Amino acid sequence: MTATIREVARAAGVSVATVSRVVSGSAHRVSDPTRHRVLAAVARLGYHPNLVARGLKKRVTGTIGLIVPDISNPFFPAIARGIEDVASRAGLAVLLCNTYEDLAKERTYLGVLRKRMVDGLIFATVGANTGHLRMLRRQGVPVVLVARAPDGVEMDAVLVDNRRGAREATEHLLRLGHRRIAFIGGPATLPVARERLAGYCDALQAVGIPVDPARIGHGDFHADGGAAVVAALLRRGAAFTAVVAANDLMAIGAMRELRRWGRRLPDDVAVVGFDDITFASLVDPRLTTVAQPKYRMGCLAMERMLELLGGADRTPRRLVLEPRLIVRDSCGASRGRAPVGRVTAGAGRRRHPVS
Amino acid sequence: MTATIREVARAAGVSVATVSRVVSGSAHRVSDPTRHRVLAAVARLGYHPNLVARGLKKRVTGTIGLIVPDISNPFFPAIARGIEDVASRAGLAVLLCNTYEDLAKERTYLGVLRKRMVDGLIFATVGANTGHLRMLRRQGVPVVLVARAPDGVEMDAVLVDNRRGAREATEHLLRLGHRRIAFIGGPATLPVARERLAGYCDALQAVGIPVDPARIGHGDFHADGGAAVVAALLRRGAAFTAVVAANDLMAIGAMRELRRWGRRLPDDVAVVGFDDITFASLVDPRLTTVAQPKYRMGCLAMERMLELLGGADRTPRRLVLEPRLIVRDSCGASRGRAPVGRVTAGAGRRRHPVS
DNA sequence: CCCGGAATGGTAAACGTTTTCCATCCTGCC
DNA sequence: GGCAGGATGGAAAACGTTTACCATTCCGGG
Repeated sequence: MTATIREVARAAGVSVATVSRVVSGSAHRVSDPTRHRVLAAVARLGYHPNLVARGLKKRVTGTIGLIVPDISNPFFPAIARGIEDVASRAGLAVLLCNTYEDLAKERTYLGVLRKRMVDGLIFATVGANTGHLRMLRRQGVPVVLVARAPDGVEMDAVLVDNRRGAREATEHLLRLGHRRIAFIGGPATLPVARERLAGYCDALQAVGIPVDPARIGHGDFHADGGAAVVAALLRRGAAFTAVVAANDLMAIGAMRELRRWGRRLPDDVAVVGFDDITFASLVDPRLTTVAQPKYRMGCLAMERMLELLGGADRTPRRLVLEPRLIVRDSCGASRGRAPVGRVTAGAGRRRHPVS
Repeated sequence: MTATIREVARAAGVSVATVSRVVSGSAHRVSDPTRHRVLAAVARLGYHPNLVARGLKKRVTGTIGLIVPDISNPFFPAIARGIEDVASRAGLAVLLCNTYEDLAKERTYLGVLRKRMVDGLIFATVGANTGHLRMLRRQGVPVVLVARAPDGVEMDAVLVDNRRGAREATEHLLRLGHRRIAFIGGPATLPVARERLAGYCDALQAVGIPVDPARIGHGDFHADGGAAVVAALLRRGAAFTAVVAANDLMAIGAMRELRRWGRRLPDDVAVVGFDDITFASLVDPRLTTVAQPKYRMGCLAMERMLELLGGADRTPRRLVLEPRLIVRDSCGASRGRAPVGRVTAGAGRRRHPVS
């Protein structure tokens, strides 16, 4: 069907070695006349090197595996896009794998990716379980983690300072005078969820407000989960004038549920999210949230992968980016009605508490 | 690093041919005793066949290329997920390619995918340009189009009846008494956009309402584009009490912009979208929209691909699914305030027109 | 005139499979 | 006992590259 290097060699009247040398641009020099003859033959026959043959010989396939929990959660496509953009610029292809947060599926994928001889793996996922990660490292497969990294494991990673992000979100609420702030967390097993919870606690404790377990719920990072947590909180009579959610999806679900219970946003309850997905600015009221530089994180992760593949120093580097609080309307802050400035415990306005 | 078939053969005391026969389960029978010896050796050495070597030999790589305009547009991940799910169940891997709707990039990807010997291509994109598609067909590469298909080209495709969907959306509005209905279309070059526009026109003309070009704008399928179209419409004084948008993203952008202009939703203006992305039910008011079975479309496309790869009849089959109108709150219909039933031109209520 | 070495390009052995032949060994039948 | 023919499994040739070696040519210097 498509021309092989052999046919090009014959057409150009040279050996296959020479053709290989000119098309793969190896260090070996070939004279200008022959180079041009080869190039002419290549053009004439429409030759394209077969990448799988090349991969077999060079033991480098130019593919990397991307493992995400669920590509239809808008947080991950943004990262995937960054990864894909720099990968394709570098001539690499990316294999997409959806695990649905299922460890068994993740392991299965690891197997098929290894069989496919991917050059490296980017995990935009991973729970607390690190067994297979360690194994990969031992096997020498380049791995970079993005957006999520398990607790005490020394691996390359591109992250955001989750704790600080959640702290800033909470501080924003405190600055606006809120004192009873609820927290909608993620799955308690996920490190990323724990860090955000910790940030929330930090902020509260810094101003002397005790953290009240009755105001904390755990969701699943989906909108419905956020709604469910709010419903549970309200049903059991928790009192709060604001809520920080561990991600935007849950924040949006929470907003919907709060509305269903007759709460006005942001007047009765302020809410802030985490991630800054596209829809954060599209819901009403526009969601105040902690932005992660998702696209950039994807780019950085892939760039680090490129370094690793290029034979760079393999000692793990952990890149932690700063999150950025984006103030929109869901806390009422951007309308300039609320007092701005440092607050101390006990000060600040009292809103009519929810329930 | 990892064991090869040769080492397994040695360990089991058989030839590589035999090992190949047992691990790849070819038609050739091998006796139970030897099979077990081989299997034992495989287990002992942790052998996994190298898929790139296999691909080179069999000329089948077990990968398919997925080409989407932009994975961060939530419509496509839903499709991708369907594709990926059935692909992985069939042992195939999918290579993700983002074209940003750029034909040059699309062509580049086609090249690299061919070099990588993908077994088939799924396009969740494609404008009016069909040159490269025809070429692929001539080359015998299995191709299936999903969600978008150019006008007069005979290729496998999984689609939705866009025209009918848009017609039903418009009819819904007509039934609610709207007479001045604006349309936010997609890029005029995209077949899918033209079909939806046609459906809108159909509905209007069926009740004798002339379509008014002054109420039609063209966006880019993004939220900001939808907002821009609304702004343009309002600025030039177009009068309408409802708008149908060619996709949800634009509908959501339109809602935001309408609100900025002081219009209440759905009381002053009703809006209906197209696609039913997750966020359609998360915005406020919840968006009435024409649902596409996105995940299912992805599955069907991949299943068709599997048939094609299995050597099924290659005469193109065009699967067109029925869209489904999902009535939520953005038209005010679900609150039961509007008269329901057949309407005729000129009848129906008059709302205070926009501008 | 000879020789060392740089420049160029060819030969052939991989890379890890699959698969086509073939060889061998049974088994049962005449 | 010879033999047809089915089972079984081995040898080796691909698949399309890359690359380590090696051969040739050419040049300048002694």
